[in-house]
Amino acid sequence: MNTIDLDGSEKTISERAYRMIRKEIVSGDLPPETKLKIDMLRQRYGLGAAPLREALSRLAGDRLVVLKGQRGFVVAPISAREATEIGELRKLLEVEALRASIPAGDTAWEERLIMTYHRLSRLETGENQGIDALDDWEGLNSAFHDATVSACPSEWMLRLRGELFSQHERYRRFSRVKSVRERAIHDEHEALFEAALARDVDKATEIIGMHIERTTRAVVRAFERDETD
Amino acid sequence: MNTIDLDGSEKTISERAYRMIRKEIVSGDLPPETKLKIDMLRQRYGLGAAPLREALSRLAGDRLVVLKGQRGFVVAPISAREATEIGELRKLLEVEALRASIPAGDTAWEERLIMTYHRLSRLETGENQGIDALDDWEGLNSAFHDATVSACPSEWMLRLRGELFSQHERYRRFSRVKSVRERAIHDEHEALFEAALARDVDKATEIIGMHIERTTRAVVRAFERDETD
DNA sequence: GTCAAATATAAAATCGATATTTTTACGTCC
DNA sequence: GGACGTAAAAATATCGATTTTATATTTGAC
Repeated sequence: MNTIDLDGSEKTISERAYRMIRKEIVSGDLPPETKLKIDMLRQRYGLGAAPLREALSRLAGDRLVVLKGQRGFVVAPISAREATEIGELRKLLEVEALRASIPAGDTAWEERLIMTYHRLSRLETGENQGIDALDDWEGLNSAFHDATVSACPSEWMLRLRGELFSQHERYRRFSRVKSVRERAIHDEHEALFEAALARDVDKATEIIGMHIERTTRAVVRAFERDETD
Repeated sequence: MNTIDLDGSEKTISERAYRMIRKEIVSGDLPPETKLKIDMLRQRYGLGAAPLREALSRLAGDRLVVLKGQRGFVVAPISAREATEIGELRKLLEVEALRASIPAGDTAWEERLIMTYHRLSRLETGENQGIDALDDWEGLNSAFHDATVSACPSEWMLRLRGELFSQHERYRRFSRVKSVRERAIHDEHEALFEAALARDVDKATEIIGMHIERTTRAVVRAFERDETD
């Protein structure tokens, strides 16, 4: 996920550019295969070329943009195939991260879990589930899942898991735009929350595995629907 | 691993800088925590600042250098703790990659496996196992392990596995410099080769798992020896 | 003698301009 | 009419210089 020493965060223009562009790619504001012309970005963000190129280089490392030598930067394309690969890998890593996190969770972890679940729950059981709430939902969803694995002691595990989570989020957003919510996501979140809090590792890992598999299938289905249009 | 569209490879100065610096970091020529001052690099490689900063940004994405805002780039530090994390993750991913690769391997995969094993074997059973052969050995070792998993259909799996392999290689090199070879690596390679060729998935994954665990333990031991000095 | 503020130095980050390369548009030839 | 090659335009990659920021050093006061 290309994190940076926290002291230096937001201090440099390059860093700001990285965050802004990253957000727009993950959220879908910059759709797949958009050409990222330097001049266009200069105008859009009011920055020089150097920090932009640095930001794009880092995003290439995150696999959110593709760099083809001498032909500039492009927002990474998406495909059903990649959706499957990313989903499988995320499942593999998140299950492991959760398995390590639950037994290691202390009081702070529990409180964080409760807090983030409550916020997510309020939105999911509330009324305004329209498209306009999508940004909010993604934020709360991400915070909740982050919380579940946050006690995992392996920084590397969390970093790779986070990278895949972002990728998966991009795909989720893409598919959600064109498909109505189909499954009872909230029930899954509730079950995961209960199992984690009860320190039931086997149950929690089973739930998260299914949860991710279902998400992946939903994304792939969205692609298939797309192709038959 | 921050790969790039092959057509564009080596075409741009930034790309060359990336490869050169990467190699020197993984090989240990640029030791952990070396400050990577731009002026110094400019002189060393004869390049301008822009492509160097781009290359370093990409390496930061690979976690081979660390960027602390406003305070420049540093070769990523190493620690026993990280060695363990990287080892565990590599095991997790490589076992899965191998499990997917072996059943999918076609004739070309078999031939590649045989070829790379033969080359590695020749070096490992030969006489000149001195330090001078370390570069050769790492190259052949890497090629052999790559071959075993090369039929895995998931690009993402192979990419992440490759990234962890590089990290692990850096640690291996670090520990090898100060420690004599202690275990019968060749026997493990032979057993892995035989199992893979016989399409015995369970056996092969068990062997590679142990292989990686042992390597990790050897690296961690090297750190402990270091601390008691 | 020590600490703190001010200054000097070195390095990083960024900008503006230039050189290369790719893409596009056009005209010519078959 | 289409294909090929060439010229113009656009965009990328790179350089050299400037600005900003961090670090080291000096100076002065207590």
